[in-house]
Amino acid sequence: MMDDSSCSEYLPETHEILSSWCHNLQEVNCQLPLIPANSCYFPTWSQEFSASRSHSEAEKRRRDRINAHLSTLRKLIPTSEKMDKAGLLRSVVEHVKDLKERAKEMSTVLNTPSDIDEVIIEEEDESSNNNNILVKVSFSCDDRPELFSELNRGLKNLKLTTIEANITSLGGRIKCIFSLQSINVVCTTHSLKHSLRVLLARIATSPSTPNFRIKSKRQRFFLLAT
Amino acid sequence: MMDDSSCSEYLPETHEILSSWCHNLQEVNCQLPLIPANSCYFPTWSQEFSASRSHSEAEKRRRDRINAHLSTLRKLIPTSEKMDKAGLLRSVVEHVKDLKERAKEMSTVLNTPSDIDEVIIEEEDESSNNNNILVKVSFSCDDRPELFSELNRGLKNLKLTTIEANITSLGGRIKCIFSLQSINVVCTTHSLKHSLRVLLARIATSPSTPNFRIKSKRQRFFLLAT
DNA sequence: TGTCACACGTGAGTC
DNA sequence: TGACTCACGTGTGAC
Repeated sequence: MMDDSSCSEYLPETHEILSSWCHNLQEVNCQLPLIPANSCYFPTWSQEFSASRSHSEAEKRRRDRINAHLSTLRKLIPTSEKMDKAGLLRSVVEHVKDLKERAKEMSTVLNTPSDIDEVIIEEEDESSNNNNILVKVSFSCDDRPELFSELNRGLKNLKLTTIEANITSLGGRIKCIFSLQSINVVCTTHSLKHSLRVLLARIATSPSTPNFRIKSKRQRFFLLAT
Repeated sequence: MMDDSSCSEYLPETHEILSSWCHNLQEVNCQLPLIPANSCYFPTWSQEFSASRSHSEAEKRRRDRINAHLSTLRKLIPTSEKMDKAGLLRSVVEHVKDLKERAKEMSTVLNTPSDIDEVIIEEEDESSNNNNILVKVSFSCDDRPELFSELNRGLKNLKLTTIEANITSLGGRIKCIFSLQSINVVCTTHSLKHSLRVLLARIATSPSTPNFRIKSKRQRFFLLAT
């Protein structure tokens, strides 16, 4: 490498020759620094050189900063070894989207069981077409071990079959969404819904087992009827 | 821009002049393409030119790809407007770390199903004291409607009673933690654990019902055996 | 003014 | 051999 002090002056003559060359080389996409032909400012080689050097050094620092973060990301994203930069960023995008969605879902799940007891019963559309009555039930109440056996017993008494069940239990509260089908042909939709409402209201307000305690406020707790 | 067809041959003379210039310009960090002095291959200008052009175009495409992902990330990360690339990547790293930690915490709290199938069977301490074998099973696999009836049937066959069950289903995955008690007095702990492992491995790897589709990748889906 | 961040074209390396 | 990625030094516009 050239020492700064040994640099010669950047004379107009030198510039003219360079300019001419640059002109020729422009046509083949040469990246020679183009100095304006009418420029009257001629820095010394040492100035040019040190400016150029500091510029390239600054640019290197910038690149290093970016690449450092990229390699950090590479460690965070599994199976991103041996991926190129674009591929890495692509999977980072996917990961962030996925994690965001999951976080959002989690907060939805966390809020799921409502704090007030509720019983919502709605008749499914297709139930009017045949003898089978199909209802969808949303049901929130305090959770407790014996809840499911009570529920099962009650549904069996009403001759209801569980088609689908979505159950969330959190913080001592439980929310159940059931799709139920009646196999009792003599029962009307109205009376069935009434019986169901009574059943669920009884279960929801039934006192909890005295010695039953939820271990943690946030713990999932789910006991199947045995 | 020069038309390819009008390019002149890249003759040795031209190369010599260029080489000499390149030598001079090297000292000021010139990026002129350096052709080896002993090279005996002289491509035409048109070849040089089109190769250079396709190279620079490919490089531009690469940069565009990377930058497209970066701008996608910019949309995903709040308050990353008006940040430079390094800053953006820095906050992406933070975001990913944060979201990962939160997801991990959530799955710990909620007992979320892991992404890989697993069967963990451990014998409870008190089981050695009497004839009843008590085991705790942690079991993760893909969720599907018939899973529970298979599980129930299998456990019944092994003469196991469910003492406690903690079940979480999320995003098409299911995790079950069972406390099981054997009512088969002639069965040894070792053979029971083996049978259990075989049963769960079979259930975990059993193909899903062909027409069963999870509506959403992350949708909560929980079907009780009917 | 100088500093900063970005896009560019290029050399080198890999497959 | 081309097709590809990466690091580099440079030109340039913004503040």
